[in-house]
Formats: sequence, structure tokens, C-alpha cells
Amino acid sequence: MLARGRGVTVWRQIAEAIEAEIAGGGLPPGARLPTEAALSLRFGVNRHTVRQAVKSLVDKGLVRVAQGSGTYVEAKPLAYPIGARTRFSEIVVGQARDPAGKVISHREAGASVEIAEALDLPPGSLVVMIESAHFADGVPISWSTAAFPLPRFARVPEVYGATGSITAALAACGVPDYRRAVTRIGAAVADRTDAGRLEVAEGRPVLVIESVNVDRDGVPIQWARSHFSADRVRLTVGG
Amino acid sequence: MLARGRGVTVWRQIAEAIEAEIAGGGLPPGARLPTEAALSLRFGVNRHTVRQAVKSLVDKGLVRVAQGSGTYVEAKPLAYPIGARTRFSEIVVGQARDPAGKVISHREAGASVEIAEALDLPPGSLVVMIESAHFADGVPISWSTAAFPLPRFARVPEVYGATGSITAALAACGVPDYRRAVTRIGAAVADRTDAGRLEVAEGRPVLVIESVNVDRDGVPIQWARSHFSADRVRLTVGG
DNA sequence: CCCTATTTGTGCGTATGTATC
DNA sequence: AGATACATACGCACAAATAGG
Repeated sequence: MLARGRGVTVWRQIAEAIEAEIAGGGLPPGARLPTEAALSLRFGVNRHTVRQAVKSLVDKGLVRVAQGSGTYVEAKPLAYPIGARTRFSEIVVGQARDPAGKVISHREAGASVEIAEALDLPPGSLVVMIESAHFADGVPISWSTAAFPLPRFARVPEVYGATGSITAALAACGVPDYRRAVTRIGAAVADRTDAGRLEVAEGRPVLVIESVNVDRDGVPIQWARSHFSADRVRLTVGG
Repeated sequence: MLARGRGVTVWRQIAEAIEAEIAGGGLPPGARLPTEAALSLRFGVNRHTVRQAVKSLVDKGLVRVAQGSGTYVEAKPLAYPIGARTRFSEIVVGQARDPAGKVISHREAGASVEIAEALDLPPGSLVVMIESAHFADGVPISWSTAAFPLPRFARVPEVYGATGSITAALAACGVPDYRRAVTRIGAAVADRTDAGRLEVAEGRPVLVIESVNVDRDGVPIQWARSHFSADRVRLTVGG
């Protein structure tokens, strides 16, 4: 079963064996792997060696370990198309998952330099800031901080809170259609906030997306910075 | 200068003071910060407090510390447009920087399932795999693993190695033009390989981009997985 | 609420092979 | 050849989280 002393390390062979089992469907998403003790018995190696194999699978985002409970196969990452008509719920529904949005908090504030510039407003203009979280099948996918100019979008928090849909909230403020004007993509390491809201460990990778939406006349209506769990999402561009 | 006991920690105030100085241009990209000793004197705090402030700036990607040398202001992140005609050198030149590419290694191999699928080849077909690194102004921006079908692209390693240009290498194999068909964007934390090739610390965020290029007839000619330092690059989509 | 068995997390020590200078 | 560093692999012990009775 294991080829020792042939240039491929033992932990790597074990990782590949498990990965093949996942790819082959023997371990479907959500399934629990055998315990570390069982695996070390099965492969005839020390538990530490199994743990290193498992760690490599965690780093690849294939499995997730829960102390005291076990190791579980991760769901396939959500393909998230980035484009002019990016809509969270449509994307999630398009992959036969159940979308949900939740408002964490909202408040009025003066626009920061960065936000004022993005929304083409005089610095310090009043905006309404909304923090929200987004889920697919109950699993956290992303959270975001968004800013909308006032007074035009005063009703956004109310409608967004009631419906969980940005599209509906904007429609209620007289914006029947909008499109993505700017998208900037970066990456970061999950801090405490990310970890809590995305239910990932601190230190896991997150994708950070800054975006500006504009209405049909090209007027900026929304600035947002979203944090996606990189373990659960792959962004796709064109195609 | 420092407001103690008002709900904002001292290290945070110091971090914001330094950040303001950077934003204001007092510390341009590449500049060296005062030594930690000098800063602790200036702010009247312990050196540990300064270190915590600096650490927070490192985590934000604003500065980089070089042991034994000093702390330096990071260059503004390179804006990297993702689109149908993504070309590394054009992007870098477009921002008045000096591009460079270097081949790390190359070899022939049978295509993995993933690569064969992306290139629309029978599994196990021969491809040439090239690992390369890419720089702007001498600073590492990305490194990638690329696969080209054989025998059509047998000359790619040779020409790429000589010119440092994928475009030139493909042209030498009879592909005057190509475009990006698929782009998938994820994120990860830098492992040892990333850290060495991108000159970042292990644990820093990296953007991972899988892409497929096709020729004018839509035939796949190149699969690649690129790792970008998220501290030095922002991807942009449309606009 | 407590207790216990299971399971993962962590630390220490040891030995060995391999790559590098 | 020697010295050094590093990754690999193993063994043992205990801590911490989970789940179930």
C-alpha cells in the first residue's frame, strides 16, 4: 500500500489516498473521515503522520477538522461569477443552494474620504452604512460593509432588513436596475471579526472585494467592501 | 499627542499616526521608518508598544520589516486588470514599472486529470510544465505553474527562457494571438514555497488564479495556476 | 448537572534521511 | 568529508472540546 523510501513521503501518499477517496465519491461532502487512530492503524503509521496528511488536506480546503468531533469533507466551493450583473441571490440560486442575507447593524455617518471618492460625493456627505452577512444553505459565505448616499437611500436599511435583498431595497428607492462599475479584488488573513462572522479559524484566507454599483445613468449608488471565505468560494471571471 | 485611557489603545494611536504620515506622503513607498528605538522615544512609550503598532501595519500590508535592516513602506499595490486580454508585461508597463519574467524550471510530464480536462486533452497526454516567477521593478509579484500541450509547444521553454515573455514564446509556436477563456480566483495563505518565491512571510495572504488561454480558434493552449502576493497586487475587473 | 468515553490538539523527546554549505 | 539545518516519522503523555447517557 505505502511505498517507503522511494522519494514520495508517507504523509503525502496518505493525503493522496484520502483525496482520491473524496474525488471518487467514497467520501461525499459532509461525510466524517475515520478517526486519526483508525487511519493510523489502517495505514500502519503513527498518528502524527496521519495528522500531517490531514493538515495538508485542510490547507487545500478539502476537509475541515473539529476538535472533539472529527474531520469532515468540505462542500465543493461555490462558483461566484464576477461581472457587470453580479447578484448574490441569483448566483446562489443558480447553483441550487438556498440563499439568505442578514443585517448585522446599520447607522448614519459622514462618508470617509475613500467612500466619498468612490460614490462621487463631497467628503463628509451623509451616507447610511450597513453591515450584513450572507449565507448559502445556512453556511456563511461572506459579510460586507456597504455605504449608500443619503437622503436618496434612507429606506434601504428597513427594506433590506425585511427582505434580505439589496435588489429589493434599491428598487424601493426608485432604482429598478443597477450594474457593477468597479471591482477590486484582494486577499487577507481572517482576523477575529472575519473568523466570527464567517465561522472559519483565524488565519484562514479571505477574499476582499471592493465594489461600486451604479444606476442606469451611471450615478454611483453603493460602495461595498465584502469579505468572502476563500475556503468556500471561487470567483470566476468570464466563462 | 497620545490620549491615554480613552478607549483607544496606545499602539493603535501610534499605528494611525504612522499611517497618516504614509498617506500624507511624508513617508513615500520604499522609505525607511525611524528605528523602533527612535519611535518609542518620540512617542514616549515602550519599544514593545511600538512593535505592536508596527505589527498592525504589517498585517494591513502597509509596511514590511526586514530583520537587521529596518522597516520599509510598501509600494502601492499594483492594479492588475483581469480580462480577456490579460498580459503581465503590458499591465506592468501600463503602470510605469519595469517587468521581468524568469523561468524557475521546466519538464515534460503526463497531464494530471485537472490539467487534461482544462486543456481538453485525453488524460495522461504529454505536456510541458513550466514554473516561472514574475517581477515589477525587481519586486516579486507572482509565480506560476503552467502547462502547454506537446508536441505543439515544445519550443515554449526555450523561447520563454530566452525572452521572459509568454507572448513571444507562443508566437514562436505559431500562435500570434490568444485570449483568456477561464479565470478562477481563490485565496490561500503563503506556504514555504510562496514565501520563498514571493519574498513574503509564511502566513501572508496570496491570491491564487487558475486560468486557461485559448488561441483564435478557441483551442486551449495554456493552463496556469498563478500565486500573487496579495500585499502587492489588487485584481480589478471591468472599469 | 455531572460524569465519561471519544476525538482532536499540543508538547516533549528520539531517530533517521536528505539537502546544503 | 564534515558540519549543519531541516523535514520526516515515531512514541508517549496530557490537555481540550465534543457528544451522549
